[in-house]
Formats: sequence, C-alpha cells, structure tokens
Amino acid sequence: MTMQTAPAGIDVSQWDERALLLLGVLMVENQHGYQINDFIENRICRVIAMKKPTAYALLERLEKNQAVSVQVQQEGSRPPRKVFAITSLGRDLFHQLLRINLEQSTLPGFAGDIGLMFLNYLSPEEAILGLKERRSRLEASLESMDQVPPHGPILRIDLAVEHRRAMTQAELTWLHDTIARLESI
Amino acid sequence: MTMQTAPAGIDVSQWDERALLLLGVLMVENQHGYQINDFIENRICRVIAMKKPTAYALLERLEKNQAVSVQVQQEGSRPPRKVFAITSLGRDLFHQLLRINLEQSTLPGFAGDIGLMFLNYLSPEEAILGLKERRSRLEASLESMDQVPPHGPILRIDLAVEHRRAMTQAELTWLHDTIARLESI
DNA sequence: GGGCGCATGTAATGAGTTACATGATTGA
DNA sequence: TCAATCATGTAACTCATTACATGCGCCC
Repeated sequence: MTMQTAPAGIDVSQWDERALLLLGVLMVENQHGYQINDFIENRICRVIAMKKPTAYALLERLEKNQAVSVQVQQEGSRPPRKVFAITSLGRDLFHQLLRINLEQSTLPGFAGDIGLMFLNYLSPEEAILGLKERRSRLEASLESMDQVPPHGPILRIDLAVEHRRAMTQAELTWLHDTIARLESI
Repeated sequence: MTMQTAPAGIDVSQWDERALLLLGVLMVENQHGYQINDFIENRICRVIAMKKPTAYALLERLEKNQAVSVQVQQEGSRPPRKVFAITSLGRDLFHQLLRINLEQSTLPGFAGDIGLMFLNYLSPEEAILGLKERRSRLEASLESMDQVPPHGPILRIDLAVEHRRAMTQAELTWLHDTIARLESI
C-alpha cells in the first residue's frame, strides 16, 4: 500500500551531500564519469574528498533510482564514455538536497580536539612546541589556499573556498591565543 | 630481519585519535569498559563521537598489542568487570600519539560546503532563507555549549570545548557576513 | 618503446554503526 | 512488577578506500 510503481519522487533520506555534489555537477552540464571524477579530485579536492570508485558507484546508484540517465558515447576508437544526464526526478532530488544542506549546521568533529584534552600530560614546553608546529602547518595550508583556480559563473566554488579559509583563519587565531595563554603561565 | 620477538615499541601508524582517547582516559586511572564508554558518550560526546562497540573492540585490540592490560573484577553478584590498565608500552604509545595529534593541523571536511557551491541554483530569497536557518540552528547549538559540566584538574576538556565554541562562533560570523553580502545584491 | 592520460570498472579490505543478546541489580 | 542501570559482548550491515585490471591513444 505504500509502494507505487510510479513514485512521485525519490526518498531524500537515503542521500547525502555526495549525491548533492554529483547531481550538482550534472546540473551544469552532461558529463561522463571520468570528467566528473576529474573535477572532484582536481578542482575541488580542498572542499570534499571523494574517490573515483565511490563516485562511479554512486552514479550507478543514482541511475538505478532514475535520478540520472546514461548514454554511451564512442569517439573513434577511444574508450567508450558513459555520459550522465540529470533527469527531472534528479532535479527534484537535487533541489531538496540543496535546501537541506544549506539549512544544516552540523560542525564536523575535530580530531585535534582529543589531544587538547590531554595537554597536561606533556610538559608545558612540549605542549607549546606541539601547538606551534600545528600553527605553522596551518599557516602553510592557508597560503596554499590563495592559489585558487578561477571558476565559472555558475558554480560558487569561491564561496566554499572562502568558507574554508575563514575557518582556517579562525583556527589560527584560536591557536595563537591559546599558545599565548599557555606561555603566560 | 625487521621482526623481533620483543618489540621495542608499538607501530604508531596504525592508531589514530580514538586510541589516543582510550589510552588517555586510562592514563587518568584504571577503568572498565562501561565506565570508559559512559565517559565518552555522556561527558565528551560533543568533542568526539565513539560508540560502545567501537570502544570495546578498540580496547580489545589495544590489549592484543599489550598497550593495556586487563583484570577481571567481581563485586558481589554484579556483572563482572574487565578493568583496563595502561602498560608502559601503552604509555609510550600514548605520548607519541599525543605529540602527533597536537602537531597535526588537518581541518575536517565541512559537508555544508557542498551546498554553497550550488547556491546559484536557488533563488536569492531561498538561498538567504536557507542560510538564515543554518545560522539560527548554529546559534542554538552555541547556547547549548554554555552548559558545560565541570571537569577535573587533569583533563583539559575545557580546552577542547573552548575550541569548538571558537570554531562555532567563527562559523556564525562568516554566515552573518555572507548573508549580509547576499542581501546587499 | 615507455610512460602518461583517458575511461571504465571489480575485489578485497577495513572500519564503524545499528540492532540484538544476556543477565543481574536497583528504584519507583 | 516494571523500567532503568550496570556490564559485556556478537552479528549483520553499510560504506568508503586501496589496489588491481583492462586497453587504447598520444607524446617524448
């Protein structure tokens, strides 16, 4: 009674931001797997880390759910391409996932917080030295963010990068203050 | 030639911050699994999320590697307890993991960044509305952080919580600025 | 000729979560 | 007596990553 042969939509709950990402890049234009993966691993690797097999598998799952359609293309004797296109069902899913993603506020877990809890088990000198090392590494990664490749007019990669930069800067500020506080004792 | 029957230490590379956490709580005092899990799920659930079976399994693995030792205790007819104690090998591992953890600077991936990239696929009004919802949820979680349970003198849970608060505050500030920027167009 | 880029996948591995299983004690 | 707490675990499931497999075209 809850099952229908022609569902009105796709159940949003079983998809996450990875699906949003794949659907999103297909909103821009039809692309084949290699292209999509290239974009993820090279263009936006600083924003999200998704590996090749994961992308391929998810794409397949999206196809099974009729969120995307596939068309095999052959150019000369090159390897055949599976060109994916977003369907109307997929567009609907995309918009729902996008709204959910925008509204969500869950900050991730910071693995570095564990060490902080046990700071007293190191000598003050060692603790400060460790945090200073963390700080200089963070500074390096902040500088590497400045070389952001240019982006097209549709995707707001700049927003995501800016956000990461802001968070990194905040982390840096906190580290600076904390080191100063530890040194003043 | 690289193998030795009596290893000088434990290979650090196969352990992460979860092991550091378990070893760390055992640095404070000997505890049984239930106690450790209770601490993790109730006291510091805002800092790290580790589930019961994960903790038990890791504890077992640490024991196999002689980082902790186990002693079964029975109090009356209550369920028997497996009381874990950190060994000298474990203490060594703890200090190495602690230094590595302090020095590391890897910021986690922010799932919310994906949505930002596709902001242009929503109307400006919808986009702003979504981000405002994200902001108010974040404000709520910031307020809930103020009720921090008191901590003992050894563990610097306060540092970890402070850090999370600082990052949440930074996220809030960025959101505020970004919303203002979007509204000004 | 050799290596890299294109283009698709599969298989094995590992790690963590959910749900389940057990059984005694304690408090309402 | 019923639920919650104490105390330990196992089994099944999901999910992502690493490494592997294949094969053509292009460039040095």
